[in-house]
Amino acid sequence: MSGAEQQVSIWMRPENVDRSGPGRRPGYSRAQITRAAVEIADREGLDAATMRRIAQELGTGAMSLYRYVPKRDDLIDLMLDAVVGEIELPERPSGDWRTDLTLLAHQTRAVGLRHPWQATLARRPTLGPNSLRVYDFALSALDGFGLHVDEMTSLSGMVGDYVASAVRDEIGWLDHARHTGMDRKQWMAQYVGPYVKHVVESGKYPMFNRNIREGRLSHLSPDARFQYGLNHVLNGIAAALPNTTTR
Amino acid sequence: MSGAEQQVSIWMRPENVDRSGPGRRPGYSRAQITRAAVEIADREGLDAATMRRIAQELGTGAMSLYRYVPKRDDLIDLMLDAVVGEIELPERPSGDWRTDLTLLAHQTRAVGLRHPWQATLARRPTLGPNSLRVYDFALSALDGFGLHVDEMTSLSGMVGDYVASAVRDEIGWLDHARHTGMDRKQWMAQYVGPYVKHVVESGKYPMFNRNIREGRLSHLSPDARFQYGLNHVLNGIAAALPNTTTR
DNA sequence: CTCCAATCGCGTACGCCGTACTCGAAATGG
DNA sequence: CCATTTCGAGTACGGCGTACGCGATTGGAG
Repeated sequence: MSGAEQQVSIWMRPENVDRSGPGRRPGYSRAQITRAAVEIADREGLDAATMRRIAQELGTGAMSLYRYVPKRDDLIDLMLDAVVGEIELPERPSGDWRTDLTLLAHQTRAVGLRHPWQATLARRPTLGPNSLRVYDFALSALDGFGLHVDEMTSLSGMVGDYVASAVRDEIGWLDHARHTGMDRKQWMAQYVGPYVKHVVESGKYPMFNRNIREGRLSHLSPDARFQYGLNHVLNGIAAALPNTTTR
Repeated sequence: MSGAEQQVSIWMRPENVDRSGPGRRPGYSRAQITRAAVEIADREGLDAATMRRIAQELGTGAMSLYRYVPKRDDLIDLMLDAVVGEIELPERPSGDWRTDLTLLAHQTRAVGLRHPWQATLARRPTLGPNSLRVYDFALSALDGFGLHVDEMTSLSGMVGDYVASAVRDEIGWLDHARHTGMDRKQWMAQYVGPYVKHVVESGKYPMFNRNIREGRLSHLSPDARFQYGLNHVLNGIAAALPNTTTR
């Protein structure tokens, strides 16, 4: 009786743009709504991109949006794929897998930092057209080594996992800064600082202490820190490829 | 005037249990509230663990909880660290890094699947006592190879990133199943199936097509699939360690 | 023993949210 | 011109996090 409310993915529900037949013409579009939502989320966070707020930005009422998007969750899928669409990649990989995956990683990071809200989402891969394009690029970069497609998926996944978590870390600071008005220095001093001090003095976590004392990573620029971790991941991939050396 | 509402991390705000001095004795505790919240989230999802619902479970009013927890966000931090506390690890690593990291990965996965809601969260690392314990174990496992602490952080991070994303994938299905009542088969057939078919027939994404046709990963059991990817990650780490072979 | 000050339990209330329902306005084809 | 279809959007509902305030409870000082 109850159960599955929605039948198919948003990508299978075409909007009725340029439709023929009777009825009033639509005054908006999915792309327009998605764009407005992304802009609000960029500026004020995903929570601020409410249906009312998006509608207001477009000069209309909240319920009008539901002529274009079934649910807010679907709108978020659209936002995610739109953002993935900003990742600039050549049509086909260059042939040097390390260059290709490095490019992909940096592009993905740049887009992630430009749209901080996307890092706070953890959902199943969106499977929109743009996500598929990126997926295909990543796997193509590892093609030609005689690997099984499952191996390529697994290896390229390591890059994706790393980038996602690295960006999430970087975002963490920005995101919290907006909510509390603290910048990173204040945060360290006020919010976790006292606890870190407490923990260090307790001596219960030796490796954590070593990291606080000897760790250089946090002194690097974000870019350098990102590249540092990425190199480790790429070295790991190199180890799985035939006829290559780690450096 | 306005600005930073909250001064310090939840871990520096001790609850007034066993406090001395005047005033009524507290009737509940953070641990009790956290436990109730985790149980609700396990059964019905994080969204169901509202302040009202948790209070109801404890037989009290919603606002009473705020005597123990400043904000719902802080409660979520407590929930996360409580859950990380379920990861069972020996006091110290065994000395075989691969065994240790494999154990950690499987333990983390098991806990993650037991508390599916935690995978849907993407936030800065919690830095609670239990999270620190796990962090210390992971780094200790890689100690003794002469690596810099930054390298150990980076390498063990690869395992953490992989596990997090693998668990998130597995959870994705369970989570969606609860919301829509579809199991994985129905989902594939109804929700994305038509779109996948459409995409495959378009021929625009050759690697995606190869994955659909040749991919064996999705036919493996979840356990085997997890181990498959984990091996790749561990091989990658092995490549960075001196005096070891990949297999 | 009394009474004050601190603390707890919790009811009420406010301003948000997503979205179901509804209906008039607009656009077309016959 | 009119029946039919679609769009725009106002109203309303139930639920959320949580600010506020007040009576009940408790320990310590006099």
